[in-house]
Amino acid sequence: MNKSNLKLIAVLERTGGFASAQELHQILRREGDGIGLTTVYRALQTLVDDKIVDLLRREDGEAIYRLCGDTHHHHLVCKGCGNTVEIEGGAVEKWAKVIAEEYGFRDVGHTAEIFGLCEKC
Amino acid sequence: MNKSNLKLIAVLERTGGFASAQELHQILRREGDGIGLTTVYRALQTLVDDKIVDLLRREDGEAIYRLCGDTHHHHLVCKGCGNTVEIEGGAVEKWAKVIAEEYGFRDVGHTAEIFGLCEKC
DNA sequence: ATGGAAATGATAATCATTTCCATTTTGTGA
DNA sequence: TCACAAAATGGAAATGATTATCATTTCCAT
Ligand SMILES: [Zn+2]
Ligand SMILES: [Zn+2]
Ligand SMILES: [Zn+2]
Ligand SMILES: [Zn+2]
Repeated sequence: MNKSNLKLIAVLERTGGFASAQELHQILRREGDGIGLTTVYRALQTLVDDKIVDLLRREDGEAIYRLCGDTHHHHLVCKGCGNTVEIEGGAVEKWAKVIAEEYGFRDVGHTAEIFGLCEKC
Repeated sequence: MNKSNLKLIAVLERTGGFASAQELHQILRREGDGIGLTTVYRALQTLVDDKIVDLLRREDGEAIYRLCGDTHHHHLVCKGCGNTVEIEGGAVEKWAKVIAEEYGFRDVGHTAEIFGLCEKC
């Protein structure tokens, strides 16, 4: 485990939730760390390979990362104001598992988001 | 519904399954159609907006498109070969509804995808 | 036919990510 | 400590998908 990898783990811990490589790089730079963008990408790649970090995708395809072991959850997003609530997957978790087994899939993950208009909007 | 949109629907019908914008453009070009890449992207965008086409992401973040049936459904996608199965939402539908009500959201929709490795991969 | 709106496509711009490569840091045995 | 190879680093350029511009063409109603 080299220095850069530890830095990335630390910043992911500090920020919590998801962040893109570019965002993580900016955060580190803002904090005075002169780490290069290349190194950020490289560190994230190895952390993903080592299953220390999860890789997901934003709506636009950009890769976002989070520490594994963060509690798994989903989102309820307001289309109007962007306000977001973290919610439990509840029935979704079992649903995903059952379906995957039914079709013989392994190494399975899932995404589930709810979006609508909140009370204020 | 303009000419290009219909062309894209036709080629998606012909090929079946998912394809990227670049691939669809190449296919049309190979078939002698001089359609521009810009138009392919534009047509796919409107078809997605009109819920005629589904948009998903490859493992590397590239957008892939497929005709969707009119019935609401979800997807089980193989990260290895891209093979996709349309599945019923089952418990997800109620989950989304209950959560949305609980938080006072209206005009609500949801997404839910499962991804993993199929038996062959 | 004619004028305006919509559609089209070539080109350039954008933006995340990867590749390349020269330089620096680190670890280790003499 | 010293030498030296391996690993790590980061800037710059390359790549590749997607989007923005904009001049031109096609449609369509009058
Ligand atoms: Zn709102
Ligand atoms: Zn879940
Ligand atoms: Zn497969
Ligand atoms: Zn559903």
